[in-house]
Amino acid sequence: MINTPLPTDAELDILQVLWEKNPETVRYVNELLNKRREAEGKEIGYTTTLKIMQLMLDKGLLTREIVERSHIYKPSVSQEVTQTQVLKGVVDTAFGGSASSLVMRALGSSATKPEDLEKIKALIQEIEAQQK
Amino acid sequence: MINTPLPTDAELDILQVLWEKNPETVRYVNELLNKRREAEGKEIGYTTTLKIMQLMLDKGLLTREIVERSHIYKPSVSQEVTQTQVLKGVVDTAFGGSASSLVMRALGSSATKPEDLEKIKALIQEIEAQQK
DNA sequence: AAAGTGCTACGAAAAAGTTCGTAAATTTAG
DNA sequence: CTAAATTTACGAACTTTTTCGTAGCACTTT
Repeated sequence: MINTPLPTDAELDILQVLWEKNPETVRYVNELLNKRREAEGKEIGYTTTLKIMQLMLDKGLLTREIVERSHIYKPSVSQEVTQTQVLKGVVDTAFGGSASSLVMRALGSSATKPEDLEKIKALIQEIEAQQK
Repeated sequence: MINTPLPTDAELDILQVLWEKNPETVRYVNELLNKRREAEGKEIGYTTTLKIMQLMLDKGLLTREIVERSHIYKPSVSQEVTQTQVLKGVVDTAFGGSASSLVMRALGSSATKPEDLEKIKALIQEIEAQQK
């Protein structure tokens, strides 16, 4: 288990695609990325996405295999672990180390849908049950 | 009300000190910053902190006044607004836009104290009351 | 007044992240 | 089989962020 670094922003964009879609080619990732940001601005070149994915390979964030002469990449870090690491960073840099104040800010400033509130409540109940 | 940019990491470190301590000098901020990271590594030079605070002044993140020949800085952005902006960024780059999945991840992966859970539950109740 | 202290201003380098052009290799199409 | 298209590798430029050295100013000490 190699210690992978925290992904940068561009890397997270790519990871999000791969977590959702499973193993994919650079071309596919690049197209999806561009589709998603279509609205707000300029395109990301194919070679840019390629380069970042190659760097991620070097860092151990992705693995790849060759299928039919083209490279198929997949994440080697899980969404759970990565999101947890990212959150830890944010809690430190912007919330003085307090995860609960992050939670409260997130709840307070976004219109959370009723069904999501239910899920969150359920999770809290679970945690409380465990703490007893 | 000028549109201030999102603070960088080093800028957030400084803002956290100023939100907590109110108007302070560069020297004080620098010393506190170094005390806080004492454990893990190397010191930040005084001129580094000074430079970043000057840049923050340019960007409109801080204001200052001169008292007894030295400069006293204070934040011109609120903790609430800034934390909300930072969260929005993280929700986008790491949580596919879903604030509730961020909340659940944060709750699930940190040992939240019982009293914090109570506060969070109370907040949820408030939100639910408003939604009705 | 010279030396020392404690500031601020400024410029520039270092570090980190992002972007892309170009070339080489490999396929596919005509 | 040659030309066009697709893909990967690589290097370099650019951008953003962080870091600090050096110089200068105001006041204090000797």
